[in-house]
Amino acid sequence: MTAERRVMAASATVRGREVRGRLLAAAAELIVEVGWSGVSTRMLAERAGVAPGLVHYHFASVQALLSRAALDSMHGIVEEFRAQLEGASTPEAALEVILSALDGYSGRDPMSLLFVESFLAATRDEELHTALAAVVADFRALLARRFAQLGVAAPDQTAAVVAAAVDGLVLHRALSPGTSAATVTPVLARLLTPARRQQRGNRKDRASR
Amino acid sequence: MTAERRVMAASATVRGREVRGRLLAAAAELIVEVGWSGVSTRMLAERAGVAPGLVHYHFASVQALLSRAALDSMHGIVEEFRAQLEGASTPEAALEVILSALDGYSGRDPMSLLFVESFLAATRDEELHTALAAVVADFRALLARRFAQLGVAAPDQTAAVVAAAVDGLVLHRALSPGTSAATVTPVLARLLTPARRQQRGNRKDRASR
DNA sequence: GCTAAAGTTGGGCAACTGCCCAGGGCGAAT
DNA sequence: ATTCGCCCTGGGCAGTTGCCCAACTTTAGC
Repeated sequence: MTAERRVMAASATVRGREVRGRLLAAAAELIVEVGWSGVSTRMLAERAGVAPGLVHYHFASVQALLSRAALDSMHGIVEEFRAQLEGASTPEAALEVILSALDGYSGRDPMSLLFVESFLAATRDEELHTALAAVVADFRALLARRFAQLGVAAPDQTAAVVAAAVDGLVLHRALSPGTSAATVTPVLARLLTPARRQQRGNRKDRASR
Repeated sequence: MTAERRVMAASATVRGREVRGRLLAAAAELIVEVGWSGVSTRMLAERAGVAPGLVHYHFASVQALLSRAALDSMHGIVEEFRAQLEGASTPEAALEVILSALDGYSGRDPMSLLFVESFLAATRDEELHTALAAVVADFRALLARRFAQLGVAAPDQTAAVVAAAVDGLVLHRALSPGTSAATVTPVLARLLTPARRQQRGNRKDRASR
């Protein structure tokens, strides 16, 4: 069995899996450093410390490797965020989780750049596009569900608002040079809090960070 | 005088200016079609209908041509927007201008893609980065000034809010596949209207700076 | 031990890249 | 009519790209 192409072979050997992992890690780093389309076969091999030929042994193409690396990274941070958000038991705590997460993604933060690079690459790659859309949809559903549980707002409304806000703030933080978290924080707080005011006259203001 | 490099020579001849213009137009198109770093010398020449050598005769480098094209395009739409916004005499009319402008930038709209491509390219090009930042700052100042005139909110507060919102909504529209204007419009409206309620309702909010 | 599969190597290929440049044409001033 | 810049041409250069592949080593099953 020639296995036609080792497109997504899950690596039967320990060493094989290790090399695969090193290539994926190298890909994530390089996307941030030189941009999605600036990553080359030789670069990846050198960064991962393996022979150039291995790139196309473990992955069908450079594009496939980059897509895989981007999706893995995003899936990772969504999972991490999910854990944090589930630990928050009040609307204030949940808002705090979001805000501190945004603090983590500062200025030209690697993760922000990886996000934007990937989304832009997805513009010309239908397969990556749908895969990415799934991750994002998952993230938004997670947010909407949690906010509904906490009684902040109706699920669909919250989802739409939060989706636009988070997308926007990630871009804003990633691309605007001198923008501090302080600029962006009150905007998000404003988006999320009004719904509570409707429930009852709540004067409680968020403490400044 | 060898003129060292014809870096930004303003083309003395009619034909010269025409070729320059065609190259700039081709650049703007190609950035959207194949991505910033996917544009090549030959592509540009073919699209503009001129000999390949002309690209480096009129511009110092391909990068310089792309930067110039992107900045010109952005400057153009900012000017157009400025004219529309100055025609709006009430806060509602101004909001309407913004919302209808966003309607124009739908889904995978060329202009949205050009924006994001350029911002991302600016991440690795300091010169482009500062030039772009200037255009964006100009745009934000324009918005803030106009809203202050219309009595919507204090200038600095409006600037921060609108900046984040517009950045965000452009990305949101550009990258989210099925997003309609209807999803995004109420969010922006919500960001812009509360300030008016503040003036009349006089609910003292803590300034966030 | 032996065999077959999985993994690895580094060179090779055609296609492309940005930029250069010797040379030619053309309009305007002299 | 000659000269002088500007404009234009198309090929050439050295370098890089993605992907392939024949030969090699390592690993797993028996």
